[in-house]
Amino acid sequence: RYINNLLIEMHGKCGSVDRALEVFRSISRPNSFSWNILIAAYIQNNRLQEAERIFSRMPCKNVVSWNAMVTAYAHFGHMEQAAATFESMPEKDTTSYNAMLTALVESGYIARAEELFDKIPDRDPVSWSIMVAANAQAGYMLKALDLLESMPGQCVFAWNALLSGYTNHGKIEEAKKLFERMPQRDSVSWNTLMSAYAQLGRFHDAKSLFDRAPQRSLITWNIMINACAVSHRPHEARDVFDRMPRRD
RNA sequence: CCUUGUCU
Repeated sequence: RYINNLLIEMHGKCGSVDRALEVFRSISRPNSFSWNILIAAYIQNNRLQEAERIFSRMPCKNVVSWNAMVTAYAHFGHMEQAAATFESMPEKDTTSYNAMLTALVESGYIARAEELFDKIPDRDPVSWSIMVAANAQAGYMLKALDLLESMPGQCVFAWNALLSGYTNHGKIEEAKKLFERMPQRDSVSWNTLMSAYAQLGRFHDAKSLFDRAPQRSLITWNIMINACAVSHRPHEARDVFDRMPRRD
């Protein structure tokens, strides 16, 4: 029953693995989703050892279970364990490769990530975005741009990754130019540039983007409030706060 | 109904 699976997930996200486990045990025949959600619950609550134990006891592991463990090892800083798990996978899909790419990038192994990227049988837009983001974060802007241009199709995530590469390296004017010539923009694009202005104390630039943004997420509002705080405008911060919709 | 990428 998938209602029970949702319950396991909910308890996991609320930080109560014990309740999640309780629900899991109450299911007469847990399917692979139930197992995977339970493992994810332990991982999200920083209980890697127990997640590992459940994984090893799982009767029919599927590719999602393996992918989750690769990602978990990476997030806990166990890169070599992630690599070993990845190597021993009975089958890999593109998400497996993408998870391993991210693991390598998180640990700073950009060259190894690049090697793996070249071996992916079916690269998807996520694979490309990971590589664009990796290079942009490392400050290899030309390489990132080159990847972006050789990527088939367009992907706003990849463009946003390049944009934040510029802002994170203090290249605000480059960022602005890129923003203006991006083939598509979403609220993350607007947020990225707005946040950069805010952090530089350029309140009016941030405000003008905020006013022109086609859609505002909760993050957009928070960035604007932060822009007010940084430039010592408590009253404007309060005004922005009061204008926030109840939920988005 | 579960796993991978960009903004806080």
